[in-house]
Amino acid sequence: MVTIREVAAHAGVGAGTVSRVLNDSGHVSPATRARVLDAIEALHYRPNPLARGLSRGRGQTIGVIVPFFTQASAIERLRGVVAALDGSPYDLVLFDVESPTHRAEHMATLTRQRADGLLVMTLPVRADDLHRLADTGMAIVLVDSSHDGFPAVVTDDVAGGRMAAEHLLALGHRDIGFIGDAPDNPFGFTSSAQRELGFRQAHDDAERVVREDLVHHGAHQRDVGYALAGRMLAGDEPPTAIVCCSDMQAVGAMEAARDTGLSVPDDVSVVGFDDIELAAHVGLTTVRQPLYRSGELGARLLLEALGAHPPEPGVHELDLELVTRTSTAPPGVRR
Amino acid sequence: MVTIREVAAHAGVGAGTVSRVLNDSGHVSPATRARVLDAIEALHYRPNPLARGLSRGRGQTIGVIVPFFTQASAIERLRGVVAALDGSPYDLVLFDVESPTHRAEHMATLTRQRADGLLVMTLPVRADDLHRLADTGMAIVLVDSSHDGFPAVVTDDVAGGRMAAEHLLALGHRDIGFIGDAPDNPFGFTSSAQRELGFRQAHDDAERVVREDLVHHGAHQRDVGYALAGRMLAGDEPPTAIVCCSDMQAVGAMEAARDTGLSVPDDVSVVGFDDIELAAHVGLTTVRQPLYRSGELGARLLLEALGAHPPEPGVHELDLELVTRTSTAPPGVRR
DNA sequence: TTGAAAGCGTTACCAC
DNA sequence: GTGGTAACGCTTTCAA
Repeated sequence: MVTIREVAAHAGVGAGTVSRVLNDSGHVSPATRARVLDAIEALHYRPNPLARGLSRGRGQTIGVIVPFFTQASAIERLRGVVAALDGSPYDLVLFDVESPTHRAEHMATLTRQRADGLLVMTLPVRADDLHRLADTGMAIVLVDSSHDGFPAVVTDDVAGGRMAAEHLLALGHRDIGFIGDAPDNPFGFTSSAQRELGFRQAHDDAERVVREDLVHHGAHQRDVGYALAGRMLAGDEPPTAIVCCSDMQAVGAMEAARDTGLSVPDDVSVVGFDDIELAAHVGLTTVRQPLYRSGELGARLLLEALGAHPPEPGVHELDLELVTRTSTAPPGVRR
Repeated sequence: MVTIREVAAHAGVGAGTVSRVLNDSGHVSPATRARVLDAIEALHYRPNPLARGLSRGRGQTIGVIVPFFTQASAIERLRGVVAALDGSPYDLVLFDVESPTHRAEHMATLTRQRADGLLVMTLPVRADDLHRLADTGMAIVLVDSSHDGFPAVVTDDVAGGRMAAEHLLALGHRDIGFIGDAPDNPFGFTSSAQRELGFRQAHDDAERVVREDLVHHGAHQRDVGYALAGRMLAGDEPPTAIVCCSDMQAVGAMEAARDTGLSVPDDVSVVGFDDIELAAHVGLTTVRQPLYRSGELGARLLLEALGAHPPEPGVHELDLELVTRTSTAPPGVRR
């Protein structure tokens, strides 16, 4: 590999001068600058990012920690991140987290030198981990979670849960099922609990009682939605509508309905959460989360924090929006 | 930040000894080893990967270069990569390529120190770039493209094109449209051309003539499929079936059919390519590509090449498979 | 404007 | 087994 010293020798200058040219640090005469540039070209010189990083104390990388890279919603957020980072001088390193152990490992080995900035997606992270990292000078932005003192991009999940329930209540539904994350899930995700809260508030406001026997919990996967919805629909007093905390669960619920011989939305309405691409294709009414934009904004905030500008510790709230499609309708007259 | 020297001082040993403990290089007495470990724990020491990388000449990172991170098929491949890399000591850095310029930039700045290994997905890369990189000792694996002397994971696109066409010909279709990549697309993708070749071979074998007026080219996007299929279907002698080179194009084609007042598959059959998740949901008959597995295998091969084992330059071919769903049927009797 | 040299934190080699 | 000490390739003072 060709080093800066060889370039310097070739150009008849010192290594420092080459460095100055490389980094546009100024104070280099046009003539020498040209000679150096020629030498770089002639020798096909490429700076060694490791050496540069060691010397400067930063490696020009941004870490993105994503839970469940396998899930469509995670991908959608990441798309926004990739788009925002395009053209920036930072490399994107991906940390996938599929289990709490995973998360702990990453947090343990993460250091300032491993990443100049960190984008934490969705995952609740321990406050001491966050502060330890921040204290070493790492820039941190939270997306879809929040912590005092850290810039964050969030949505109002309570409002989201409300939207879903209000839509169904307004249509005339009274027996509404709910499928969300377990409140004591191993990662400590809270958004689902928030949505459930909103779901309950909407009932209260409408002076309706939540059918507690129709409130179930499980992971954000299709088979989970299928199983839980299937059980509800097979019960004695089945719901006329079901709210799910993810589109994948909702798609599973729709399949369960069909497999039970019920039609959507005639016999049972289904509402999802996220608005992933699939939702439009299956006509799912859902609470749209600005997934792409949250990733994009998070990355932009991180770049800002990494820049000379003062880091903005503000919490940026993005709006949720109910998208009405064909999976919801007034309760059927048949029953 | 706490350095190896401070740990050494704390433990009352030399820096070299700490390093040996860190890397399990042996030749350290259990007693000193314990003292060092204690010091590490007490000081919360974490090795600086930049320094380590500079010293060792490798940064423990794998670069993945992915065209169109925005496309479902790219994501699916990446999922396999992430899964295969999980648990390995390598960090995954993502290079998204959305344009030939992008590609050139990445190839220009890529060096051995930027990534120990490189996984090139789908993208045709210039031979000299490949060799330059390989010459510096970078391990390289190609997924969905190939080059002499490089390990690669491929599929038989000609066979894939054949499958699609044979399926439709066997159903009795005679006027079959084809939508693929432009042969002179800016990236130099060739898989679509291969599929077209297979499509033609199937016609030849069945002693059928390809309806050249129904062969069109465009990008792998839904709107492209929509536009091209719409044009075909509005023509004087519309096709009774259409083969698309991606599922997104196929979904667009299905939409075009519906918007033209045609039903799928009664009036027109549609075949896609890839079998992304969406395909199952819309009942699309498609040629399944082992996307996930190709990424996974590619990553595994790369890890192998990075290990002590001899790098396997073999080409690994993964099988394509026709998945029959409800978007194809014999040509309608109505016409 | 420029060159020389001192780090940056590790690893790895060489004596002891 | 262990400590000392060159590298690794770059940036950044500090003089000149």
